[in-house]
Amino acid sequence: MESNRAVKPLPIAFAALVHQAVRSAQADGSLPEFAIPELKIEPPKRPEHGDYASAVALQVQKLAGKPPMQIAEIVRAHLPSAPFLGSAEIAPPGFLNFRLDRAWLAAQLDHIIAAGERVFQQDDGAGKRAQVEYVSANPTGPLSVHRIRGGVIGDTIANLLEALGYSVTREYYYNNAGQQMNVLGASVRARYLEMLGLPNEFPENGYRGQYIRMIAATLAAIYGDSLRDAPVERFRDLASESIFYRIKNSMRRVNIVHDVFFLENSLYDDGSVAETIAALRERGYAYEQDGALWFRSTALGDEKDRVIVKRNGEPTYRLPDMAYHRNKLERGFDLIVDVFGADHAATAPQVLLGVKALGYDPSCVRTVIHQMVELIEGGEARRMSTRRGDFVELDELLDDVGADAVRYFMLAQSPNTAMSFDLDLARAQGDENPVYRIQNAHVRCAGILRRTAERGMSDEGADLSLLGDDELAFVKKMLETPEVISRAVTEIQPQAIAVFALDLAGMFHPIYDRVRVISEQEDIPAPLAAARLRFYKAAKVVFARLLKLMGMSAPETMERRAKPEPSEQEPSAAEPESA
RNA sequence: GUGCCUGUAGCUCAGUGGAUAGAGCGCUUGCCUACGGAGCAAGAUGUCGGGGGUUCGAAUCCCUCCAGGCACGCCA
Repeated sequence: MESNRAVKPLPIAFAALVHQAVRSAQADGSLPEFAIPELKIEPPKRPEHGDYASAVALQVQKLAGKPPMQIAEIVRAHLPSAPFLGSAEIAPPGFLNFRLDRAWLAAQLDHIIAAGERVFQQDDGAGKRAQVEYVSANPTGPLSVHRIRGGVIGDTIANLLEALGYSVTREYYYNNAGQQMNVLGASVRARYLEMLGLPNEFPENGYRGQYIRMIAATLAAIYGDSLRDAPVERFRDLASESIFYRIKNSMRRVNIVHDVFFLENSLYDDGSVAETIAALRERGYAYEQDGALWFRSTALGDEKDRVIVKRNGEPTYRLPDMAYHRNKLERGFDLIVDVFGADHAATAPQVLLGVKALGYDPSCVRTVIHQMVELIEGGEARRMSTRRGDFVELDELLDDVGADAVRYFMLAQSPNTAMSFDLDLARAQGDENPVYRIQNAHVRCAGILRRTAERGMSDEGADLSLLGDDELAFVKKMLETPEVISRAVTEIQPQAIAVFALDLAGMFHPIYDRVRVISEQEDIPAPLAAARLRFYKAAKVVFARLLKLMGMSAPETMERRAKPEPSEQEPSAAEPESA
């Protein structure tokens, strides 16, 4: 079926045409022989420069030894025909500007509608398996806003990979071993004993957040004082279970659902950690010094060697991390994406050196480092430390601005950009949110479909040649989706999809305002109404797809979020009790 | 001090070596008893941090300086 074919980005199709034209010009001697460079074809900024443009003549002017304008003319004369190619013009200083064929463009609406929720599905990744690891927060406290940025980035990359045809495993590395978990257990035990009025000692580096007291209170409610002599490990397990449950809930609220929770424990249980040590030793990458075991990472270019087993016999985080990455590579993924925050940026290369030392090729691993999320509240930056218990929880933010807004804002900025998330602004955002601009485009399409259905109108027999320039320009823009998706993945710049969706919505709203399907004041002939209806049907499909890729909802109707009425009413009972 | 990231409109930020640098918000002015107005139209706003270089062409690549963030643990 034509409509089910995988969509190739148009720049690739145009590049093939230009490549072919240059080759045939070389074959008949119009151009000298030279290696054709990589051809970059993209939509120009200005509409008068066509729909797609190539600077090939400028690129090869030295190789060809002719003036660019002349080269452009030669290339144009040798262009093969293609169904999508309308016209090609040359423009100084040597650009080749293409226009898409109008009939072809209009016909794409049918392909879009036929493809439905799989619209713009590509096949680059067909038959390939990808693994994306993200969030991977220790279950020592509620999910922070910073962590969820990585979560949104990772989850969106996973969505985009699926759109490229990959089979994707979404994974969370669950760090349930190690010293931090014991500190958590000790912190909860201390609060529990305190609550029972028993003597206790709060650990020096303990977790001081309010949630620790809440867990302790829950334990006291369930178990009474029967845990008074229970070991730290018992508290550790109960606490991490409770926290992890909560983390999962928070993630679900922003549509993050993992396929695999990989337990750090299991690497000890199945001997992977021990094997990793043995393999490193055997290969000469491990040595003992000062009572600790060191990884000779300098042999692979690191600036200094790293401890992998501490003097007290406990492994550092690096060792299980290496074992985990070895495990990932063993599973035979074609692509592995690790999403880390900037605070963990330095360790990623070390882990990759580790797997290299173990004899694996980590070239299929892509590491995404996202910069910090700085929270600003009351004009002041808030530090986020789980240990001090001074952070803003994801749940709190979700209650304020909603899941869709959190997804969008976390996505809309490049991972490389340190994000200032002004909490007051986010809370006040409400109606002015760009999120609504995008969702409203979908809602408006849905509204048209609803209204026309009520009137028994249909798009049957639509004559798509009746569509105007604005609608066709919008179709052209929609057709950029595949290239946006593939670029967002290959360059690991998932914000491209968010920016694109906002652009598309910006193009949509004026059209909606002018190009009507139903009107009481204007007589719209049935064939024209049918063509327009089909246009909006297709637009709805594309907006739904984009929203889904971003992990956002695609509402059929807009419901105004309940706006808090700050004045008039008393602060109310929501005020927390001082403990 | 070293490494990584960043510096673009009043604010938050996009920007793929190409043509006259963009969006949202905010601001100004005007529309709107029409498919849910959370809308539409028009407008103002820029030493792309500074300086050198490469190139036919640089916000984009290289060097350097300035400013900010993160990391430099036998924490994770």
